[in-house]
Amino acid sequence: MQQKISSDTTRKKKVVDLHVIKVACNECSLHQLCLPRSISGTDLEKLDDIIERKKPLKRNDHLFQVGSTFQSIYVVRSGSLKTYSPTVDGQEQVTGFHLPGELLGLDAIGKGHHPCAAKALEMTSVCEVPFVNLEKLTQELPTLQHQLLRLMSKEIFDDQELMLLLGKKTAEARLSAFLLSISLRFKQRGFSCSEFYLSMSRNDIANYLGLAVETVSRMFTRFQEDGLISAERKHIIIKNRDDLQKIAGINEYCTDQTKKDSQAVL
Amino acid sequence: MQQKISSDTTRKKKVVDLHVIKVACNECSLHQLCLPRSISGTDLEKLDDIIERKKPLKRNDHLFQVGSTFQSIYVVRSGSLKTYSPTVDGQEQVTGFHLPGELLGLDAIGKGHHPCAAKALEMTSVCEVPFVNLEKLTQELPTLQHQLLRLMSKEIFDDQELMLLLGKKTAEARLSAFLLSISLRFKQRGFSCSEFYLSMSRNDIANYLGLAVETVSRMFTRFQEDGLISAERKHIIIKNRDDLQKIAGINEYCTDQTKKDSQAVL
DNA sequence: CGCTGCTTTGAACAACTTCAACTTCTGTGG
DNA sequence: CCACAGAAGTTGAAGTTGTTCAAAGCAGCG
Repeated sequence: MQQKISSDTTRKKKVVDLHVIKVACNECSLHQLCLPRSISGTDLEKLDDIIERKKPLKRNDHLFQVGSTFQSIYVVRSGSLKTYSPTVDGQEQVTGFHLPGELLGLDAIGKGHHPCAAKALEMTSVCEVPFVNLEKLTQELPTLQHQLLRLMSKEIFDDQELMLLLGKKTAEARLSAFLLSISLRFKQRGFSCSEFYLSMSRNDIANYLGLAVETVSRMFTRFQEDGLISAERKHIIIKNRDDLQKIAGINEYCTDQTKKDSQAVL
Repeated sequence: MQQKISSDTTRKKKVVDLHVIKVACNECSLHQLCLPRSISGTDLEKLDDIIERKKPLKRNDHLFQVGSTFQSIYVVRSGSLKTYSPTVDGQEQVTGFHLPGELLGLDAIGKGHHPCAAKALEMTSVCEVPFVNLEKLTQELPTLQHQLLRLMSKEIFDDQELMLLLGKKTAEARLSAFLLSISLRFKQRGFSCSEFYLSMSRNDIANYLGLAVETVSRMFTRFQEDGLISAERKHIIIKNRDDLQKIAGINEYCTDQTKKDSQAVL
């Protein structure tokens, strides 16, 4: 994930940045995951026209802050971000991680302002899609509207999956499901699904999964002891996907007995 | 919530049912919460035309099953439903409760089939909105499209709120937030926000909040002891909203000390 | 080199779950 | 209309899981 950009921003900065910024939708590798899906020709150019390529964000830069007025939705082009909300006692709660091709800001359409903040986890570039223009364009292009609805629906679906996770599962099931989810998303983006770098800290993961950092750390160690993964800081290798899936699938209250039962079922 | 319909289905059944079914969008009390918002005149008639009023569901009737093909989204007209997904070990996980004016099925648009089932918690009537027709109509009516996007965005936002709850909060904070959420939703629908009937069982609540039934029951008793609410089975009276809000707001790891801190802050 | 922030590990503690018994409610059939 | 069975809700005691607190290990960086 953090390959390309980090290496070339050092020398011949401007040129490379421009190159990165200028990729048109129809040349973008995220084509099929993103809004342009099923759109082509002049229609795609119209979409391309309303999209603004923003200057890359550095690690810890904010894409938008909590409460800022909603004007655009964003698509991650490369790199990654986390979204988080402040909580009453001044802590933050991580609500999501966003990989290339994923949309940000959909939760702000209804209210008109962003209920969460978005911060880059590494060098990250995004496309900005001004919402009024997008709305106008969807009136012209039914397929674009359809794809927008699809993507919003997917977001709802994914959130519900996570709710399931947070509501019922044990710490090991949560971490396991998290790793598998990241793995799948890398795969869909053409990266390796069995070996990757996590751009977020253990703290962010713990926060996201509703666990204490210590618990997450202990789970990482246990997964390694059990030969499920290899984890060298942020560098993760999935070594036994099947067992990880079993652990992630097992929900609520898994005692040793139920653990075996569930494995039989799967 | 369960007033009107339950009383009159006993006698002169047909007539009353028809009456309930025939209310047009522009006469519906949910007008402002529902898709018709900001739409009027002939435009509203067009929307009205594509909406089918379904025959009321009895308690425990399914509106749709898991995996059934997605064809329509639904709006609750009266009564209430729960949505739930099956989990690997054959249990069910409640993913939401739906009150009048709320949409169901938005999570199915992306996949083409329903990832969860919807079951009526009491006598319930819904409007069915065939999705292809709705999509077509949104092309004609920008305000309708806008409202659809708003409602989907709201769903995403609400789900994230719940994730926050499930991720970080203690049992008392979860139940407290749940009660306040229901209370608010009743208020928005013109019912009392301080006194209402819960249509769902303790079991459903526990399941939804990711807690054991026993824990929920204990919390109900404690809230009553503390004079926060009165709970006579399903009949709830909110007696001290302020303190409930404080409890709901307090997140993660509330020891006696942090409890006091948070109260000071609020 | 020594600072700082992130990660890991250990031990005590708290919260919630589990199990089991009991009460209350609901509705169905005699 | 009552009796009874089953469902739903409540309560207590014991057991787990995950949190908290404390401290040490490790990488990155001026």
